Amino acid sequence: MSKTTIYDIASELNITPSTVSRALSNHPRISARTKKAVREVATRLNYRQNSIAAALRSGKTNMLGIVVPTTDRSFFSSVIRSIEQVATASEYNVMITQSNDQEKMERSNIEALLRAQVDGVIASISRETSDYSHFRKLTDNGIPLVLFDRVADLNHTSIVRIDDYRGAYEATAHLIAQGCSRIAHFAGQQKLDIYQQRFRGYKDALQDHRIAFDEALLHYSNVKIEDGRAGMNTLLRLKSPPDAVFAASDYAAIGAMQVLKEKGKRIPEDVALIGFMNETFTSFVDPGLTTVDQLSKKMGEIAASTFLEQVECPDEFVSKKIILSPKLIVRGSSLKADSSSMESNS
Amino acid sequence: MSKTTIYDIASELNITPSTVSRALSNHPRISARTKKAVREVATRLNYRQNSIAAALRSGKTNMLGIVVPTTDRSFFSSVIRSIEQVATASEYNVMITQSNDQEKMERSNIEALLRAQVDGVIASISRETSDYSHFRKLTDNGIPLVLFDRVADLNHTSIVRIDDYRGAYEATAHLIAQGCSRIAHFAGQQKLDIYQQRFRGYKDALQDHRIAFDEALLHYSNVKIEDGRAGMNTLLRLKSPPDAVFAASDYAAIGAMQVLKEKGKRIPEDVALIGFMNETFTSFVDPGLTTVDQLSKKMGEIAASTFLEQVECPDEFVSKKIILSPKLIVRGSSLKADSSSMESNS
DNA sequence: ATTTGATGCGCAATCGATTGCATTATTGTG
DNA sequence: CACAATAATGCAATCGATTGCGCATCAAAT
Repeated sequence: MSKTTIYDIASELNITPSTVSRALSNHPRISARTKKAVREVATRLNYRQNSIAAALRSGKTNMLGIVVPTTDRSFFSSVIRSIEQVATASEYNVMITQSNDQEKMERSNIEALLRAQVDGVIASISRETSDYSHFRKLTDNGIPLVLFDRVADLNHTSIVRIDDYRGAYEATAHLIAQGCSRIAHFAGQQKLDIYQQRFRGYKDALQDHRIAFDEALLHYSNVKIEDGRAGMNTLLRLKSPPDAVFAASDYAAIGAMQVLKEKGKRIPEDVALIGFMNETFTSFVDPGLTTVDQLSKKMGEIAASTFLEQVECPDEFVSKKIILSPKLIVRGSSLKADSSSMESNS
Repeated sequence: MSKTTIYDIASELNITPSTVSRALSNHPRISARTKKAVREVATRLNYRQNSIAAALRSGKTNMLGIVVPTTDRSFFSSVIRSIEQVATASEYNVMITQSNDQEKMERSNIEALLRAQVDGVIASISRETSDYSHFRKLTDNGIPLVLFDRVADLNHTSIVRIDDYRGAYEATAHLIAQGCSRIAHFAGQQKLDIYQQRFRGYKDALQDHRIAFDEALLHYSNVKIEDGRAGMNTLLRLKSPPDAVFAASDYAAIGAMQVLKEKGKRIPEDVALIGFMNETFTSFVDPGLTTVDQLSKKMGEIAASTFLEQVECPDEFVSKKIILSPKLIVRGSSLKADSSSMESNS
């Protein structure tokens, strides 16, 4: 029992394949009667469109490629989920690939998507990437490209991200409001724009509150758990250690939390802690980790609909740059005045 | 500048497209000289195979579909990563979809993969699924299907999973060895085989060590955090509460851990705790959560290579059922005799 | 010198749907 | 009733690569 094609339907009804094709795609020039008949035979014969043939002829695959560093962060998987929702609502299928934060894999992922002839790509750039030629290959071939969160300023590309500066500023200001004055910062690699912004937000918040910036309280790293541990250990050895740490990533913050607990420090009384990303686990460590939520859901929706707009009218391209305002999620790790328990999840 | 095709290469060299096609696919009947020439022109003209056309003609898309409940558990994303590795090594691209543990989405995912005409599917069944007809649709169409972890006994299907029974048995035995005697169990939905097995393993371990099974210490749920919290709260209200909990999922275990901390209980002295899955966060909560590792990497490798074997010889199908032995990862939440620190990661 | 076999390549059909243009059916209008 | 206008369908090329079969060439073997 080989697959049924439009030819089978056509011969069954004594009409031509063209008519069947048009009937199935709801062409206005086909009579309602024929359409009905075709649809009936189609279901009866269990017809399923050969999207490959359609893609070959029409040049559209109805596939949307996604490239993310990894899927096992709730941020990324949540973005993906919401992209999927919007995309499938418009008959697009989604092809997900992971770069594992390696430029080489990112490259081969893009190659794969190019081979698969996706109609567009939504990506968040790998931590390692310094050469963007593979992304250009997409736009050069007229494939819409939307970057989110980890973005770069490329031609013919749209962007959606959060205001990292503001997120960092608010986090730092919150710590200050809690009475902290020696606030350390675990900064990410400054070649990534998001980490630069977070650093700036931190610095400006200090300045605006007349707190001197202290170089000794600053630690650059990959902001993974180990880095947070190392950073915290270093900080605790200072003659005047910090009374708060704002980490550019939840992972670094968790590393710091581990060390603090091991050393018998109280959180937030001795050292308050804030992360960034709102990873799932931040809500169930003890104490809950205050963090900055990145609006993954909205980000995915916007990225997907931006893509859709761009495929709709490929002729008139408009590069969108959308910046969302992040949301501070206050939990136990930073809340000293425990009178008001203002935990708030979205 | 439209895409270059084999026709362009052919006319450049005054040969036919067939020869070009054969040269590029390294056909033995093409001379080394022609192959070289073709390859050179191909790179010069920046030729990229139109895989859609190839797929249409050959009936092979070189795409492998994946269906998982969610990608944001480290178990699943790790399995995916290792599937990707094996698959791409054999020139296969991977298309990932998430069911969000909903039967309906699982169905539409399979439909999408069917439309995309993937050459095979590797899946882990959704928690909700009770009707497997969509999976049958695959095998009916001759598409190899490999199930992992959350499996079902379908025709013409291969399976790779861990020995959940043994994992549970060892976890329980470990608790007993640590001196626990009132061991509670948070069981998952018994319609899922893995949770049945884990329950059996728990029960048998008790029996083998002459500990009476106490119905009051058993809690069925979806083994999410809330369930763990609820279960632990109930247990603590018993007149003789448990001195250990073995949860069928890390999430339920974390919920229990939260409640224990809130009530001022010491872990593991008052209540020891073991989870299942070896989620990333289990290693950085405090104390570290003892858990059962599911060998995600190996599972992915086996699933992928099983798929590869089946596409190689579609004629002679052999249904493989592979069962791996899980590994108990002992951490602070269950280690009472803190003399030997036997943390072991893979 | 002829046969045999291997080697290298071309011809043309094919995969299944799409689509511009041509053609036929249908309806309405004067 | 004729003729235009419109609606509905058919024709045939096309997307780009693959592949079975056939033909030619050439070296080795008889």
